[in-house]
Amino acid sequence: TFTYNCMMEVYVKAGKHKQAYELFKEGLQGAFVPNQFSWSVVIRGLCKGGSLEIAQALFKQMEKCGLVPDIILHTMLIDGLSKSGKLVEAFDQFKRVLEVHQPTTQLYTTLIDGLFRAGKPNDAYWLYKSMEGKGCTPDNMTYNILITGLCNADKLEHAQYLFNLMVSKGYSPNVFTYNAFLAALCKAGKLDDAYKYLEEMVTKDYPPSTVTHSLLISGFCKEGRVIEAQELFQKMVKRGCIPDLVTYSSLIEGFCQIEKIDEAYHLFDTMLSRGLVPNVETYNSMVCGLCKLGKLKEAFARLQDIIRKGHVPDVMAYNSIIKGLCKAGQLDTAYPLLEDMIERGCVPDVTTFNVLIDGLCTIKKADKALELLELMIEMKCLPNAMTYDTLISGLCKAREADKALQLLKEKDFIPDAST
RNA sequence: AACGUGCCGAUUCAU
Repeated sequence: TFTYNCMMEVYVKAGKHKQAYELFKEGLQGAFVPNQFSWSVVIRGLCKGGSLEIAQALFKQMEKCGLVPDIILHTMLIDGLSKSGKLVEAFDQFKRVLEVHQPTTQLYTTLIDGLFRAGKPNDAYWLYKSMEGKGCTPDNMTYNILITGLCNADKLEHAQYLFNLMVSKGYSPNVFTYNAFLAALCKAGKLDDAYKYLEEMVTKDYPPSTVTHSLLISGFCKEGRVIEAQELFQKMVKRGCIPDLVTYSSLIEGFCQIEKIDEAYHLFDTMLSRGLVPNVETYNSMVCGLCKLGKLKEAFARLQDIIRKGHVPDVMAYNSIIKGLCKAGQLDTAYPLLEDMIERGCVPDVTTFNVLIDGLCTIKKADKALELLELMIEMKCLPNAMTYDTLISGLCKAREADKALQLLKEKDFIPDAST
């Protein structure tokens, strides 16, 4: 048994959960008698590896053998279940633990995180509210998960409340929590608040990271406050945070937005001279910025740069250019790009089609747009509400309301207010 | 004997 256990543990530590499981099965054919540890190791491996059906089966088998899985193993199974989207089963398991064990803070925290992942922030909050009644005090991790989750769900007020609460209880948010919170503030347009927190981090000696600075720089740029973004950029360098690709991309986007292409290019060069190797996203910022300014030729050149460097431009770069061309009414240039991207192995997405459909509608070729709808369905790209709204509006403008109505009837999509 | 919970920032879409 000990030999088997050791070997399985080695496999699990190396992330080879399948092998551990095979060994386990193989052993059972022979004289191997698994003990508590053996079961735990295999099940842990299977949970981490996402093989939850097997993990669940083994869990039951273990209980049948008269062994009692401890709270940790339960928690691992629950974590695995909720992470693979089996929230109902996770909760079933939760009910079962409660019959056998005293719940722990970690157990609650795991489930809270699972609820956030499943897009149920309200339930997560409710679970947090109920945990203390069961003798489980939320800890640092619980608060960090809650705040991050609430921020991602755009529940800024709740996040703010918990942020203050955790601080008042003597816990300290870590950089990640701060960052998630600041990102949410920026998204809500509360840039100045976010900036205050940044300063607070400095004075409280929770050093802000490159990410912290980048998110604010991006926030400033989006609001057109590029000067402030630049100032912050200089400050971060002084503080010893090294600007990375994202930081540069954000600023580049900012300069494009205020139509300072030269500055944008200059920044791009600086970035290169600092030894940073631009990735597809970096080019995208440039491409996108140029497109928004209507500098389609230049954007095209950057697209060629990407290709020349041996990268495949991603959907976003293509979408930007296609959109730019569509807005300029150059559908005959835009359309072939669809084929071009497919040839290069870049899969068009809903946006690509939406943009093209809109372009075709505005030059009064609603019939062509309808063909494109069929093509996208053929290519297994699922149309969304925006696709149909665009088409319906296009058809109506072309005095083909009957076709629009037909579309409403035939396709199964749920019309919303704008439809 | 091992073992469990979180991780943030940039680029595209109609009315």
